[in-house]
Order: sequence, then C-alpha cells, then structure tokens
Amino acid sequence: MSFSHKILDWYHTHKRELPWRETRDPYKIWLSEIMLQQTRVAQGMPYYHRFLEAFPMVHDLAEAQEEKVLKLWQGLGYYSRARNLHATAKMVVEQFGGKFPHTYKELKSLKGVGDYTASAIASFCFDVPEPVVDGNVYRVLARYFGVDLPINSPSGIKYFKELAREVMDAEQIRDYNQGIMEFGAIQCAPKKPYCLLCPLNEGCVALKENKVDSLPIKNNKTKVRVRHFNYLVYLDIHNNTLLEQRKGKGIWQNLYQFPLVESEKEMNPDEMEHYLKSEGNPQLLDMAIPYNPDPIIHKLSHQHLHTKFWIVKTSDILEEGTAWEEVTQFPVPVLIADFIRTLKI
DNA sequence: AATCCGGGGGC
DNA sequence: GCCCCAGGATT
Repeated sequence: MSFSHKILDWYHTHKRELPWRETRDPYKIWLSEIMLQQTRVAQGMPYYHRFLEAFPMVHDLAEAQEEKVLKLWQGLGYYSRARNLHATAKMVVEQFGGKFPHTYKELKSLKGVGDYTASAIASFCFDVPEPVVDGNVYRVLARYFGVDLPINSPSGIKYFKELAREVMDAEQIRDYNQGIMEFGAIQCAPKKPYCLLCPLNEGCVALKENKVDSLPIKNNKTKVRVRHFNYLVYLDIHNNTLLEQRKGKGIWQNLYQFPLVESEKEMNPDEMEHYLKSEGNPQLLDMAIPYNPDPIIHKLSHQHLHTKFWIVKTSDILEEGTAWEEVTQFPVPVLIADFIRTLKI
C-alpha cells in the first residue's frame, strides 16, 4: 500500500472530530486556519467558538471595530493575525463580493494567508489538489523519507513542498491533507512517538536508521532580548487611570497598556522619582510605589520582559483617564491583563 | 537568509 | 529550561 493510502487509512480510524472538519464553509475554515497558526488546537478552540458567536458571517467581522476583534483575540498571541484577519474580512466583502476566492493564488493574496493557509483553504473547501506543509508534515516527511535538510532553510522548504506534492493523493486531497497533519500531531509526535505500533514503521527511514529523535532538522536557535519595562498605573481620587495604545512596529501593535517607561536595567524608587521629576510630570509631588518589588518576567519568543508595575496615586484629576472598572474592556497583552486581575482597589 | 511576532503546554 | 505548536510578514 502506498504512503498516501496508509495515511488515509490511519486517518479514517484515528481522526479527532473538530468543528472545522464538519464544514466546507470557507469562512469557518479560514478562521480556524488563521487561529491555529503556531497555536495548539486546544488553545485555539475556545477562541474559534467565541469568534463565530460574535461574527457569524464574514460580513459581521468586516463591519466590526478593530478594537473588538483584538479584544476577542486577547491571549492568543501573534496579534498581527487578528489585524490581518480583520483586513481580509473587509477585502473579501469589498473585493470578492463576500465570497472567498477558490484558487490558491487568489487565496494567497489575502493578508495573513501564506503558502500553508492558502493550500489548506483551497483543498479543504474546494478540493484543489495542493499539498499542505505545516510543522506536522515536515516531521512526517523528514522521518519517513529520511530527509535531513533544515526545514527552515529556503532549499529545505522548497524540497519538502515538492516531496509533499509527489506523495499526496490528489483525488482525496481534503482527507489526505487533514490526515497527514493529524498523523503528525497524534502518531508521529515530536517527542517519543510510539513507533512500535505505527502503521508506517515498515518503510520509515528514520526508524530504520535510528534518526527518529534527530529529525526533522531545524537550525537557528532564537536568541532572547532582555528588556526592562516599568508601567505607571496612575490612580486619581475617582479611581481613573491612564491607558495608551501601542503604535508603530514591535510587539503588541494596537493593544493598550499603562504608560510605559523602558529602562536599560531595573529601576529603583529613587530612579523612578528622579525620572518623573525630570519629565516634568504634574504629579511630581506624588509617589510612585512599586507594586511588585521583584520584576515579573514575562516571556515571549524573542524577548524576556522584566516588568515592574508602579502605583502612582495622583492628586490630579485625570480628565482624559479611564475608569478602573472599564479597563477590562480594552484589548491588552496577557502581561497587563494578569496585573489588572490581581490588583485590588 | 535572518529576524520578528505571543502565549501556552509538555517533559 | 527547552522545544513545539494546522506560519506569515518584513528586512
């Protein structure tokens, strides 16, 4: 039996029932695919249901305020996905008459839709014979066929895409694509796959050559940048505080946060007092009290954010401020949301 | 080709 | 602590 038929056989026996597998509605498929980029099914699932409840159709999403989209996306990370999601919904409504395009090329022109996602939507919704190559597929192909090219090098990416196309089942592309990804997620898992009962163990090169633990090969370890964040949590006598929206490039674009002072190293109360005076803030007579004397280390893929929250009880009236009871309505990073949750006023 | 972009879970 | 997760965009 061929590679693809073994995958299909395994899939029909072992597949999980997932909501986006019960439909061919491109809106739902697209939504699930964007959410599942670099995200586990279990993490994305509740977001998928909340989005469909809030935005049943692509028109609803297109008409929404970006802030509402970001708020629903809060906690899922990679927030450019949410901004691109919103932009693409508008694009589909305005340029494609509310219908998702059917071709790989047109799908790939949508914001946030790359090679993998375009192939996924085209094959799942419209039976277009395009192979998907995600992290699961890289692992299955690298092990079964013994490919030692780095999966994140241009030559490796090209090679795996061509290999995926050669071994796919074009006649059953929907189930085959779902199947090889599911096989990678469940059977050919990253760590300690149970090769003894794998239906593909007979022809598996990695198993034969004892390379299961070393394939696939991936280079370029990410190096982490350490940053020091100081958030100024202003509170006036009415319990109003100040929020600002992050603009420009970098992390958390368009999300909200407290006024931020970034420093080269950890700041102590004297340094903070000096800073506030030097900035000529009107609350120079007020005190900034560290809420957490030991910095919270919030870890992102490329950054470790050593963060102190400073409570600044000001005698000013924050006319432009936000009532504390309303801060939970803004889209904020998890770092901020966790703090808001723990602070008792 | 290299880097950036989140947060969570498993071991 | 390290790796991975239904990747994509930018430089």
